[in-house]
Amino acid sequence: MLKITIKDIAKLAGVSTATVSKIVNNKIDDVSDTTVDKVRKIIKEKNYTPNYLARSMVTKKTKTLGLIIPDIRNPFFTDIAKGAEDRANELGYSIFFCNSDDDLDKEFTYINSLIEKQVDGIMLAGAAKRDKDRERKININIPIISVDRNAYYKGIKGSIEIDNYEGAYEGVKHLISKGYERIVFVSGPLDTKPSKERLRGYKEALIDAGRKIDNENIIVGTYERNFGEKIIETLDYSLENVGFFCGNDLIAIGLIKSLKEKNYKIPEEIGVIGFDDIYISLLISPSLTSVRQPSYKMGYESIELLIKILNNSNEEKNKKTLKTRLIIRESTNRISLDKNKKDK
Amino acid sequence: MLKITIKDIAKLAGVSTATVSKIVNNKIDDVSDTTVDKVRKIIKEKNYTPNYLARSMVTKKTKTLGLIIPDIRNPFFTDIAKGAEDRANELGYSIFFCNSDDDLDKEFTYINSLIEKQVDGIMLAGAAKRDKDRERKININIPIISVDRNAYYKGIKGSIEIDNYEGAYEGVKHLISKGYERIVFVSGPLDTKPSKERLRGYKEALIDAGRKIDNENIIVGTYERNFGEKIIETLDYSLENVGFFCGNDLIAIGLIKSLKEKNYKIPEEIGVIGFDDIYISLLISPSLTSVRQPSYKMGYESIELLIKILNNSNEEKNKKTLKTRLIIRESTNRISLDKNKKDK
DNA sequence: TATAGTTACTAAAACGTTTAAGTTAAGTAG
DNA sequence: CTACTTAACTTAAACGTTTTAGTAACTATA
Repeated sequence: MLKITIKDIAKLAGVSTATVSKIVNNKIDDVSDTTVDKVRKIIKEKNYTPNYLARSMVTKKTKTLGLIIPDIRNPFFTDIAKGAEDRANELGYSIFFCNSDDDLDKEFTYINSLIEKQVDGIMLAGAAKRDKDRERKININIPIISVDRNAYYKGIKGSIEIDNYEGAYEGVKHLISKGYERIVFVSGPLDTKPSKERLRGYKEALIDAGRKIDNENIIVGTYERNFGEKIIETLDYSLENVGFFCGNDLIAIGLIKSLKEKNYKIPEEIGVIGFDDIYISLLISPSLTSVRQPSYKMGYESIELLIKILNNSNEEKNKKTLKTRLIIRESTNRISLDKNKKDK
Repeated sequence: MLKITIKDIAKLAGVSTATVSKIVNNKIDDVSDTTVDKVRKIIKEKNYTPNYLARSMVTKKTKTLGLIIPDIRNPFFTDIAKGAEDRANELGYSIFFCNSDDDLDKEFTYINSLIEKQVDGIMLAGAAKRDKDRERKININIPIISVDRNAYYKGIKGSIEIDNYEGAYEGVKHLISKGYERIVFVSGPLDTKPSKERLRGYKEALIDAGRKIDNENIIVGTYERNFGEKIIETLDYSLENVGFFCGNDLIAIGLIKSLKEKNYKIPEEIGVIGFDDIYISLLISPSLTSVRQPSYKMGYESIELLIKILNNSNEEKNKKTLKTRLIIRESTNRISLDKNKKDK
């Protein structure tokens, strides 16, 4: 029971494969109505669907994209993936899904395998640690859109980012306005551009509030919950009235967990704020104040942009920066001591 | 700058494409060592990689699988997906990723599109609501493995499930042993086999403990957090000493949230237990007692099985049932009143 | 009536591989 | 020396499409 091909249809209809092909692809200016009807009927009867492989061989388009994210278990990336998938689906594309585990080697391997499978383009949220030289050497002749994270491949044709600087600035400003004394930045790896930008926002907000920047208050680790849980053990100053600005929600959630175990009161004694606003942040207690990223939208727009580039409607603007929004919840929402106001 | 093909390599090496092909695929019994070396060198130099489309056309294998899950935002399915991806990757397969949003129509569409793209097989966690007749009509001539959820397509060649009956039985037994009086089952849609099995486990556990089954204590809804949040509004009996057995963790988390808002004490007054043991269950407070499913393993083994079937090493046993494990945490862990023991 | 234009097709090449079958030259056995 | 075997290749078809260039039969125009 072999699959039915265009030849079978052609034979049954008594026409050439060229004619059938035209009808299948709706290029029927050239075909009489009677023929169209006849062939369509047979196609339906026989349940014929064209073989995409064969089609792709000649058209050089697979209508297939690659999506690489670092961590499918982080809801932030899951949301990006969902946005990407939805838009791809709407536009008739399929997605090869790859999870790099934040490992650059694995990312390389996936990129190569995607190229072999002839994807039309790649959407990449890169692994945290980069290697400019190696990346630049890889010969990529299909378009890549980078999302969230930075990368240096030659093929990169555009990017979707968020305004990490602004997001961090707002967050830190909020902590200060709530009267927290010492503002600690618990950062993810500084190899990533988002982390760097957030650090910049953190510093600016402090300076603008007339505070000093103290390296003791900048802690660098990974974007994982584990890291958050371990932090307080490493601090040798009093946590009284400290405001923690965390690199992402997972870190913040880990931190809160360990703070609660030590019986600190949040937000009364300690304030915690995260980044991403994954949906878990709403569920933990105290619920987490967080800088919301439009993650779904980031995925959606990335695919949008990628496909625009594929159809080389030469986009003038291949870089897009989306806005964050501070979502205030319990973890910082103490009856405001409003130190800030008093100071003024 | 066109992509380099096998012909280019053949010409450069002064051999036929057949020879190059053999070397690429390591079928070199037939080729002299010198030729192998020479060709390999040129391949490396020119950075040649074979075109999978062309290869697939003749071999009729794409080394590509489809993965359909209902909800990428549910960590349970995310874990399944991760397990699937890891195993597929290990075995040299790529995965087309599809999210059905628990919508059967969307599932149909995806299946068709996967078939058009010539995937070798499909791994399916089906949408909750099924339609036997429609499913049976779809002409699928590639193998499908169903995981977790049931489905009725003709192509289904195996399944990976968990012992939902046993899991529910253990959970309910635990609630009873903790002395909760009224045991309420908050179920997901009863269209799914897992739900049905859990209901069976719930009933059996009650009967074995000498309790009566009361339909008032069986509430059916969806597998979403929203549903969990709304439940207590619908109940007209006292919640004092009630043990809730929830269809999944998301429901349980929603339920706990609303209970806390009404100032019920968990686990002192009310016990709550979930199903799946997604990692969030550890993070909320009180942390959630849950029936753990080996979700990663389910994905991993599904792909394992699917690929075995593809290589038709005619597996005698195409159905596998994995075990659950009850993880006891705060949400049921009250100083045991041990009613049970007293009764005896 | 001859010419040009239009309509509705078809023939065949091309895409980049794999593979069954064939070929050639050298080596070996009798 | 002949016949057979083996090693190391090559030839060419096949996979299922799309697409360019061509053709035949009409129709309209001058």
